[in-house]
Parts: sequence; structure tokens; C-alpha cells
Amino acid sequence: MSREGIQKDESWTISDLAQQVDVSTRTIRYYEELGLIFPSRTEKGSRYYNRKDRARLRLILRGKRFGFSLDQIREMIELFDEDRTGRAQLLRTIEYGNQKLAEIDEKIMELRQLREDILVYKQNFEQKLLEENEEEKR
Amino acid sequence: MSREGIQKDESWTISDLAQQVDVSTRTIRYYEELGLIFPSRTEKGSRYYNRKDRARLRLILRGKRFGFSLDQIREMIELFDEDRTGRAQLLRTIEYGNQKLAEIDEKIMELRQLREDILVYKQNFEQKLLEENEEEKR
DNA sequence: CATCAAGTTGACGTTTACGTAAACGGCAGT
DNA sequence: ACTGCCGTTTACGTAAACGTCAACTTGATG
Repeated sequence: MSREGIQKDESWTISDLAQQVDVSTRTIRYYEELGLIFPSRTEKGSRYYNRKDRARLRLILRGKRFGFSLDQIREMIELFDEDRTGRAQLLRTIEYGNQKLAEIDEKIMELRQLREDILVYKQNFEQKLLEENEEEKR
Repeated sequence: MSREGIQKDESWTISDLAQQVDVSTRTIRYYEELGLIFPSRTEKGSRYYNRKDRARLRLILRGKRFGFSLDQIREMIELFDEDRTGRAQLLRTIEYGNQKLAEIDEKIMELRQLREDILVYKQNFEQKLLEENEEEKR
């Protein structure tokens, strides 16, 4: 009864998490070194990660896959993560968000262009294939 | 009369081209070193590039912007560029093209997801902004 | 209780993608 | 003929993003 909608407060060790998102533990520690992710620690000093940490890690990896440098990603995370208070700060952050959205839209456009290019190459070969079949008929 | 639809056979020096696509000459030479682009040479030995070369260079840069390594790009170029003759080879190339198209479609999807993530972050801050305005009213 | 897997922090190595500098040739303008 | 400027090759340097190894702790298990 008391559990409806409540997230099981899962947490994982570094190697658990590494396996889940398919990177090495070294990579995860490296990201921490760069200030991209801040796991909790046991009293002993072992890192452990929750779902928020995992979401963030996935965001990092997603960003990476599109040519964003880890430094740019950190910049992003810092801006969206800090407790930004005050109208001016909030406005700045929102503006930054808009800018990032625009960048992404542009990337999507470029990706479509890349798709077109490849499609043209492919169709070229399909054409050749047709011509070869024509020769067979002769 | 003899010029209708005929492309002016432009050609450029390496620094011209570099400026056009906004990379360094070093980068262009490096790509050649890796076998990604093969410019013509004057008798003197100077490289010069035509529109086809430029298109290829743009393709390379576009690929790069999406996290493809230069090695993967070379792989792509080689497959699409070789005079692949014979039915089997053509079919293989076409199949490769289909695979690449699928990869790109997946990237587009992921990019949309990234966009969503960022949008959520932004909306979060917009919400905060609204709350602050509410406080002012009190 | 020994050992063994899994955690920690350095520290150094490696790959990728160029930057940069040296040393040289060719050509245009003065 | 001298001065720049652009081209060439060769070679070494470097930043980013990890891989790898050493040396050490800790918790679990036969």
C-alpha cells in the first residue's frame, strides 16, 4: 500500500553500472574526474550509483555519440545542474537551453543530408546492377 | 551554345579548398594520408581539387561531426568508391548502404531523444522562473 | 583463515586527429 | 636578385579519452 508509484531505491556498484550502460569502470571514473558525475560513497569509500546517476551517464554517452566533447557536455551539465536562482540566472540558463536545442536541430538536418548522400551512392550502385542485368538479356 | 548545362571545370588549390570548407590545409593533407581523398597534381607536384573532391571532403567532415571515426569513414568511402563489378559485389555494396542508412536512422532517433532530454531540463528552469514570478506578486 | 574477487587511487601508456616547425622549391612583384 | 608568399615533405608535439598495470583494502566464501 505504501509502495504505489514509489521508486525502488535501487543503487549499483560501479561495475554493475558499467555493465548496464556498456562502458568500462575506468570510463566512469574518468567522467567523475572531469566533474561529469558525482556518485555517492559508502563510509568505506566505495562508489555507488542510483537511477539519476545512471540517467546522467546515459546523457553523457548520448552526447558523446554526436561529437560533443566531454568538455562541452560538462558545460551543459553544469548549467543545467547548478541551483541557479534569481531571474537573470534562470533566463541565462533557459537561453542556453534554447541554443543547445537549435544546435541539435541543426545536427538533425545535417544527418538528413548525410542520409541523402549515402542514398545517392547506393542508388548509383543499384543502377549499375540494373545495367548488368540488361547485359545478360542480350 | 556549347556551354549549356556544362559545369565550369573549376579547380582549387589546397588553401582555397581549406578556406571553403573551413578546415586547415594540414587536415586535408592528413585525410589524404589516410586514403580518404585523392587530389590531382600539377606537373610541379601541387595538389589541386575539383568539385567532386570537395563533395567528398564535405562528406568526410559531415561524418566526423557525428562521431564516425576517420577509419570508419574510410571504410565507407572505399566501399562506395571502388569499381565494384559483378553482381555479388554490387549486392554487397548495396547491402552495406542499407546498413549505413539504418545506422543513420537510428542516430536520428537518438538525437531526437537527446533533444527531448534537453527540453525537459529547460522546461524545468522555465517552471522555476514562473514560480519566482509568483513570489514577486505576493 | 586463507584467498580471491572487486573496490580504491595513482601513474604511465596508447590511439586518434590533428598542430607546428623545419627545410626546401616555385613564382610574382619590385 | 631579393623579398614574400604559397606549395611540398618529414618529423616531432599535443590534447582528449580512455586502457592498463601496480599497490593496496575490504568483504565474501570455501
